[in-house]
Amino acid sequence: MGALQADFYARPVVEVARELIGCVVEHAGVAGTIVETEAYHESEPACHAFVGVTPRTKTLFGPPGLAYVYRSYGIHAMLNAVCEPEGVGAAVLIRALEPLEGLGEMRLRRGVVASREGSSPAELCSGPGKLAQALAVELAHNGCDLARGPVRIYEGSGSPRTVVALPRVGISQAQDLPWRFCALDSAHVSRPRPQPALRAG
DNA sequence: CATGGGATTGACT
DNA sequence: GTCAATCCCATGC
Repeated sequence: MGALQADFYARPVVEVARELIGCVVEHAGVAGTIVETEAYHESEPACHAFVGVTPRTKTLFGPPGLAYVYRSYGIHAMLNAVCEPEGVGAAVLIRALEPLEGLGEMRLRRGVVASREGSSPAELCSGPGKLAQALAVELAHNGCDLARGPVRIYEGSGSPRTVVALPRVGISQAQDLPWRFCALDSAHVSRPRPQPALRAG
């Protein structure tokens, strides 16, 4: 299993968002499998790149395969993977992970204690702010190469997942686009969760 | 230079 | 269900 290279990201952002489900993010001694993503593209107003190139959005227009990290609500860091050819502003927001390695370290960084509420693997990385904190991803990682690190993304090694497309979360514009992707069977995604599979009979 | 608005989360009614 | 925390940056004077 190897790190995903620039050609993987240099494609339509919605396609990359769907295919990142099942891949693995690793940083600072901890790792997790991606179970939820959202796509953002300069052509729609929910994307930071909609306003064009500014100091903030410069990374989004850069070469594919870079990390775009920004601060949300003054508190949380958000980890994105820059997509599409250089010059096109687009990225995939990593929204939830299934923890693989370094659970104890994740709990320390999240400030939750093992065997207490909020410390279960399903809650450690179930949201973009949470996973950035658990992985110790900071604004300083903005622009880092996801193939070379320190923050890296690897191709998935597990069995393929059933992926569902849903409207994106927490935005006030372009709410109709079904550009949020979740692993259907995962208990590790953020809210609102996909409808549980309906059972026939 | 002042202002306003978030790609969120956790605590509380 | 409601609400505040808190900081970066786009925008407008």
